[in-house]
Amino acid sequence: MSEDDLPEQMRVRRDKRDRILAAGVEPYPVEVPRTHSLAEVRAGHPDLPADTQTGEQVGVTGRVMFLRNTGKLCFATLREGDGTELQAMLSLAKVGEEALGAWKADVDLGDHVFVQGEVITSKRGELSVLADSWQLTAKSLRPLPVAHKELSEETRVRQRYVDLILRPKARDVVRTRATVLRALRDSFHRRGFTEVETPMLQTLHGGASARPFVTHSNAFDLDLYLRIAPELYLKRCVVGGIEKVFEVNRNFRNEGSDSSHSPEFAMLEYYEAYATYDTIGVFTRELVQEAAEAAFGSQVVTLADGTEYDLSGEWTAMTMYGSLSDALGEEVTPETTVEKLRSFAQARGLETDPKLGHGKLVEELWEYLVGDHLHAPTFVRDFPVETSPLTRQHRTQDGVAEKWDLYVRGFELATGYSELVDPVIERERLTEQARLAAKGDSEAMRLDEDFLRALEYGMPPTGGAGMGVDRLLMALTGLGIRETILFPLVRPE
RNA sequence: GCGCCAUUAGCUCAAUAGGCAGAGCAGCUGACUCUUAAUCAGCGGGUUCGGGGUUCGAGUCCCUGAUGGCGCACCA
Repeated sequence: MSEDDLPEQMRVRRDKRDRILAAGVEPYPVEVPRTHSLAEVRAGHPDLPADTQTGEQVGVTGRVMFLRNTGKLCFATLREGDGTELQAMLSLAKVGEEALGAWKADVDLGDHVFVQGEVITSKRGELSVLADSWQLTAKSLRPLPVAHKELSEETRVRQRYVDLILRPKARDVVRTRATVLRALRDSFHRRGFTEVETPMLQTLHGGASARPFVTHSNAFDLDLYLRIAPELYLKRCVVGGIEKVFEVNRNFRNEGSDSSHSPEFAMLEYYEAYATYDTIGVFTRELVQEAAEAAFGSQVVTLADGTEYDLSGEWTAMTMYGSLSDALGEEVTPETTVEKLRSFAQARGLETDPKLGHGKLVEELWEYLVGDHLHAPTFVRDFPVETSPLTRQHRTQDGVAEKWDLYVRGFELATGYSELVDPVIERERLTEQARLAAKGDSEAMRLDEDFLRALEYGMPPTGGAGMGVDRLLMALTGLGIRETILFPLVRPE
């Protein structure tokens, strides 16, 4: 876009910049004599009566969010990073005709300014800095969108910086996310866990079933995958004696994205030797509760729609077969035939793929009849072994795996296992997976021989779990996944 | 990937049945020494998402492409 084609308001602002420069004034000074943050000024002067002069001189900075220019007395609302606002006042009497004229001519909404003067309250009682002098700290060349209307979803995501400028709540989400991540790490460290970073570029993708992103290493002349899960490396750590280990980092899955799926998403996985899916479940509950506590000071959180969500106390637990049987009013067990399951589905109006086997049918029925209606935090335990190939067989029940899923407000927040550590069984299961993958998918999973070699050295009994960090944020705030991710992937404009 | 809906000024949105493209905020000019989304008067600002078609005439109807939202599929 050439200069001439710019929208009027951008041309005007560029002209102002030129004019300021021509007058020998720097529109982007390297430094200003700032003495206080806006928050410090506010904290230093709570509850002043109207029309007070404190005698205190300060130099403050902020972005101009509102302007109210009258003839000889101008008002501006400044905002700083944490959302604190403070009023600046410029009077003809204090700054003189030239400085006041320059203020009115040069300052637009969105500009960063520095104001030096006395802390006062206005006649209406608004805490203000009454300027002796002012200075531009950064000229904004683009008009700020209207502050009183919601920015469109698309602009908020594409130009997150504008969203952050306009909506203090958007900044709160960023800070809440940071607080939650810190709380998670604190929770692990208190319990003696070690944080590791395992490869995101992998020669084989494994640890989950998902389509990977493919990339290429020039140096090795080798196709590589962006990891879909850190699982297999974290288990290698446990084999090696890092017996309490966790990792928080990005996973990448080349699949559809919607309000709860993003192509890159933050994943937390943790493994503990001598833990089981029972104990790792308790720990998972504590992780979530401690994060809620850290971020909001309570285990009862207030969601974006204003409703409260209670994460405190023990959480409901149910078995998949038990709860499905209850919902159907018919006994369903790992022995229930595919035909029988199919007839249940049909009777309830659920269409199912005729290719589905027992395990998948049970899970689909369960999701349809039970999962979709879960609101309170709920552990669903003991999955069909057939659909949980990398999980240990239940210690007393045939056909069932020691696996749980944690559902929060109807979406899956975390999943936990008593890990399968028998290298012979693991090899059989992985071989079968690779065979299925090769048959069905263009992205056939190959056998991770190195992982199996590691297991063959002996992995202690281990409990493990994974939690979507973005989803944890969703659970705690009620926001969609694209709100919890600062810069979600969008198509180029 | 499939279906439905949307895209108009810097931003948020209108525009009757196909008949001169508008409003609020923002911007510009002027007035105003206590404003709080300040107020008042005046002015400017448009490739109506791109391309093609129908028509005397298209923001509006048809075809096509792009982007976004929602639903479905896949998945956590």
